[in-house]
Amino acid sequence: MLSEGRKKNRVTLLDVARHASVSRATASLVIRKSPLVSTETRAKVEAVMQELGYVYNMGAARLRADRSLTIGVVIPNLVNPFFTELLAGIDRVIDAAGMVVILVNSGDLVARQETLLTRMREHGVDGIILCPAAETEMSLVEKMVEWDLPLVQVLRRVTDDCDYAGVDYAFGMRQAVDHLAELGHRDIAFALHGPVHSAYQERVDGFRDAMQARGLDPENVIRVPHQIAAIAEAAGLFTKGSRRSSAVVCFNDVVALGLSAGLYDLGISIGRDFSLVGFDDVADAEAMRPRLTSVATFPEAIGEGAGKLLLDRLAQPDLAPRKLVKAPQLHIRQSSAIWRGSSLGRQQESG
Amino acid sequence: MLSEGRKKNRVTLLDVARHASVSRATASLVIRKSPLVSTETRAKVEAVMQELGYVYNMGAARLRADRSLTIGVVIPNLVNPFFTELLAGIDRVIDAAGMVVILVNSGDLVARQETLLTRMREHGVDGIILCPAAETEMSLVEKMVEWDLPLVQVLRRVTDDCDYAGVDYAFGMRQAVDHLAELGHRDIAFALHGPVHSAYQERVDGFRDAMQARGLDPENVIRVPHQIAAIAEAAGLFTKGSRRSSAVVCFNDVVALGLSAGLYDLGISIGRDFSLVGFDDVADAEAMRPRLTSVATFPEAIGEGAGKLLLDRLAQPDLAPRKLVKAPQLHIRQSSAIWRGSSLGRQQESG
DNA sequence: CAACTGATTTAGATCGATCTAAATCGTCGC
DNA sequence: GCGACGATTTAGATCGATCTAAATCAGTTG
Repeated sequence: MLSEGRKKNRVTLLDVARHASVSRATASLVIRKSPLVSTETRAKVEAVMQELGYVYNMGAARLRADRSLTIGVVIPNLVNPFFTELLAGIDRVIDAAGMVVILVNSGDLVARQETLLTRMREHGVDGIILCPAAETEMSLVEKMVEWDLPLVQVLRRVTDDCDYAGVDYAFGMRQAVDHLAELGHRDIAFALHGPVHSAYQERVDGFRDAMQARGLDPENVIRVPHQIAAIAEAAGLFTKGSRRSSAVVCFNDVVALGLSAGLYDLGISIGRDFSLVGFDDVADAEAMRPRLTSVATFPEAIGEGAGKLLLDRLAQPDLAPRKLVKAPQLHIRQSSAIWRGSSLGRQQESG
Repeated sequence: MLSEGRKKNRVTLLDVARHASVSRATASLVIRKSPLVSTETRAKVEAVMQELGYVYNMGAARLRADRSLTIGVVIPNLVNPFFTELLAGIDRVIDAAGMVVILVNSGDLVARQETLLTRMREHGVDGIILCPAAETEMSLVEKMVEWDLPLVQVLRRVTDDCDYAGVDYAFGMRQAVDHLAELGHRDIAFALHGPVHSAYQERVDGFRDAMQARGLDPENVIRVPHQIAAIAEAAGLFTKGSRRSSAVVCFNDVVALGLSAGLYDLGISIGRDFSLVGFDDVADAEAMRPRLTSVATFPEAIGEGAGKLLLDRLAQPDLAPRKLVKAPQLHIRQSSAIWRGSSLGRQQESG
């Protein structure tokens, strides 16, 4: 059997200690780079470790020391590029701290999320970075705090009693609306989709407040489907009927990409007949043609922030809960343009 | 201290056993759903576990039983949507088996990859799914086999002595070239980029063979930059100069997206003046306008395949190495069209 | 030279489960 | 009523590191 072979010839700290004629305890100190051991012993032990091909056994260490150098990351969706960039940021920070990431995907389902959190706990992760699934109860987070499991909320939050790294969505929305308003647009719609969670609500509220502040209709909010192909088909919602708009602010870049495709199919020229502003500014935004004006939310930086919050908390568990709210930044590109009369309207009326 | 509190009030199997008036061993059997325990004892122990809020300690179990229900996944790049979809597939299968994924990012650097593999080994993963960084030596994989660490190569391979889940790139290239040739194109270029690895080589060879089989020039292979914005700027390579092409097969959809943007900037109409075929068919391909013809490689299915290979090997370590090579499939959309004389050429000449 | 440093080193208990080998129990056949 | 047998249950060793508290050692000091 392989596993037997593996077990038999595994080199343990005891083997190392014996070969180096020191005690297990000393060998352990060497591994942990304790300053207590003398330079010669250290060298001797290290040489033996090299020679025997010793492999550190985290599992044993974890059991005794009650830390695993492991953190859990729970995100609702792997394939959205936004979350991927977030993950890359988290990974960078956690990796640099010598820890590893256990990644799970909740699919935005609370039941599943609960199972996964239990599993992480059983695996003994030192902490968790969680983007709570939509409709997550506050009690869940409170339960985890009760477990003494360090937790950082990212992008979405269900309680203030716990660290949070996210985005100032309201400010982002204001920038988007102000930009379009300054270009002369008055019929501005908000296209959104997806499950309802704090980030959703903050964007909607942000849009409404910004519109209101400009004296524009804050209720021009329209739901579009989830699948990108279906979003494209829904583009007509904004160009036909009584509620015709000349510009749309999108919930995120996925919506923007879908609408962009749909408007293309309708023969409408974005950046001329119609203005489009995305949200998040994922890499695709600059690759689109016409290039997409979008509110950058810097997911990778948010991920790094979340990672740092967690590391800080591991170092000092009694810190008061902190918030890291990043200011987004509007990137103006080709998809938004000066309002030039209702060319779109005329086109429609003549048809 | 929190950690002390945590340690103190942690309920262990021994606590459960005592409360249920059984031995630690019996309680352990209950957890593992052994058929050896009687129905009543099982019910009693489970009730107590519930009541005390017992949490299973994987760490302790792992130490004794020498398995961790954990697997390592090493991929070269998190932000490429292709790898994300792959990861989603792996995650689904591994998760369904009750195991979790430890994810790390090699950045396509061999040195970093080596560090990460060591780290995974220290963490005691039960197996590894590896997409080898470019220029990975065969000896690395052999070393891991020597460690008795079950390994599956995915998408790229450096040895045949080890499981592999990947794509029949040659077949994909043949479909792309045949498609364009049948539309009447003769000046077909291959646009590629990125580090050299088995998947790279197989695509290049596949393109050349397919061109040769059609009696077309197999050497029309052109390198483009890595960044998508830079790819766009390089689009002129295909439309100007002596080596003007009427169609391009792209190394992957990222290149296709970049070239699409660049051709747009040059005022060239894709699907009319010029044909473009992508590779991989990530979700973006169908969202592009004009819709991108692309060779689907089904990354999510490949991920699932890799996961299954690994699970099988964990179950039967002595299985002979297996290969799972998925046939790609051309999805014809708007970006490729019948060759209609050199309208592009004429346009250029008149300029 | 005994007592007292500070710097190293160490024996042995410990973390919380699993595994082995043996004990216990009820029942059945003779 | 005794040994046997299948079904349950269990005591105790074990995995491989870390932690505690104490031992050892080389210099100093009074």
